[in-house]
Amino acid sequence: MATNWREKRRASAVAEIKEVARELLVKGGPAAISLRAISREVGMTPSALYRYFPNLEALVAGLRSDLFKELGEATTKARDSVPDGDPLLRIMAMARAFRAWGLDHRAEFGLMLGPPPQSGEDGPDPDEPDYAPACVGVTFLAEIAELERRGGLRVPSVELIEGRLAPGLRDYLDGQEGLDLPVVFAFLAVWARLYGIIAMEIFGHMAWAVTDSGALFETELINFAQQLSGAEYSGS
Amino acid sequence: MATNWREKRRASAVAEIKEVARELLVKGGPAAISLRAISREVGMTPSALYRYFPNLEALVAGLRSDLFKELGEATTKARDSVPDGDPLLRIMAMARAFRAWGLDHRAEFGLMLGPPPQSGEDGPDPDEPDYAPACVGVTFLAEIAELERRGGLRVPSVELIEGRLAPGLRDYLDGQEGLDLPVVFAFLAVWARLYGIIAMEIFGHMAWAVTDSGALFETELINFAQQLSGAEYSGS
DNA sequence: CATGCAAAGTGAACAGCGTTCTCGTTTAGG
DNA sequence: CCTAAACGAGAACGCTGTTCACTTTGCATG
Repeated sequence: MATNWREKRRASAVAEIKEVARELLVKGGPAAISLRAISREVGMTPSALYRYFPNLEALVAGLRSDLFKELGEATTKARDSVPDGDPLLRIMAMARAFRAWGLDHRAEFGLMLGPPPQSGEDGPDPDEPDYAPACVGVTFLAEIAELERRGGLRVPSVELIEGRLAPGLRDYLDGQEGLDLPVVFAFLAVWARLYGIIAMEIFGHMAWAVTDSGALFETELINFAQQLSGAEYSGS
Repeated sequence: MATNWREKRRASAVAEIKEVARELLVKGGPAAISLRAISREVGMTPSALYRYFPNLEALVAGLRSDLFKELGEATTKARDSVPDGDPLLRIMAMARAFRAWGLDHRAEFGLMLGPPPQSGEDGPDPDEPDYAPACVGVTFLAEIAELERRGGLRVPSVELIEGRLAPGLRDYLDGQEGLDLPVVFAFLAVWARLYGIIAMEIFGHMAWAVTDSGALFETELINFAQQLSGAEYSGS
């Protein structure tokens, strides 16, 4: 009880540290996140930061987790802005929010969805329940499941994906309620496609071929909305 | 003439330096590429490396350029392994080679196609003729153009992309021979989609949802081959 | 109420980093 | 031959992450 104040103080210190780290990231790129620069900014000695994080990598990991949460909130907010009943429109709204957030936070996006620092090793354990990257993806997954529940999902050649793809899908997805194979496959396709066009634009790997990348995104968006549903879909 | 030997020596030194840098990258991740570690490995003092590169960033840029060339050779080799006459099969072979190279060289892939070090600024000038990332992409572009020339390209809703997307395409693509709007759009779609599924797998952002990512890739590959051509395509 | 314990913060130290400067040596060309 | 450029060594500066010993602060329990 009384120790509550101390815990609050600690929590606010942790929040301020990560906030400063984010500012440094935005201002100077990933290499600018330095323990000493953070300590200077928050008015502490470098060693004092070790009371809050075991090392710099853990600090960055904490920041990344926060960022995923922020991105997840942005997409779910976009989803809720569309009245329930049209999963396809919701998916498109979420996709637009995803891209918009990334464009507004390029450095953060690179930290979250770029290559891991050690390319050999994977990031955090995907099996823990609050695995951050999944939190954004499952929102799309849920909406695609809803789309299928309403009979609006066109499943691409089930006999083809059956058998080859089925064993590879993770167990907790197989055992989930309302998630059959076509839904998961459709989600993976949409998710990877979305990541591709957005990450490529944000990372600057598209600039050599296209200038108005917003128009390309919109075109691609309604393009795979058509593919997903099989319906003609020309609205914004 | 006589200075030829000196130039050769210099060129081999540059090559060895970049080779060592690559080994460090593979072994310890991008942060392991340090000027001092390279100097130790090649038996020079750190300052001596400045005779060959103005700074570390330029050294890495040179390495990245080499890597793009290597990737480009891998994809064109895969293309040439398929007998001329079937652009769709060639595209699929190139896509498989692209993914295979990336999986065999994860760290290099991250250096090449991850986020730029300074997220605000773009990388090298896209307008110079030997802009490396384009060298890989144009191979796909050329094959899609060939596919259209043979009448095998199904163009998705031209009236939709017309007008919105057309002004955004770069001038040198508009003025190119044999490249009309549908070809460029189809290329961009394929390119982004390919990048998405491959980068997502290599960066480890897919592991939480799928284990056998090879099966997913194959399924997606023939899936957008169908979409590209409109034909049924079930062969491997 | 007092004592003890844990958290919080300081400052010095170490090794490694990129970069710059000065200096000597080697080599190519007029 | 001799001058000038190329090459390399070595020291130095300021930056980095991390560790360690030490002091101060606040909380809870005997």
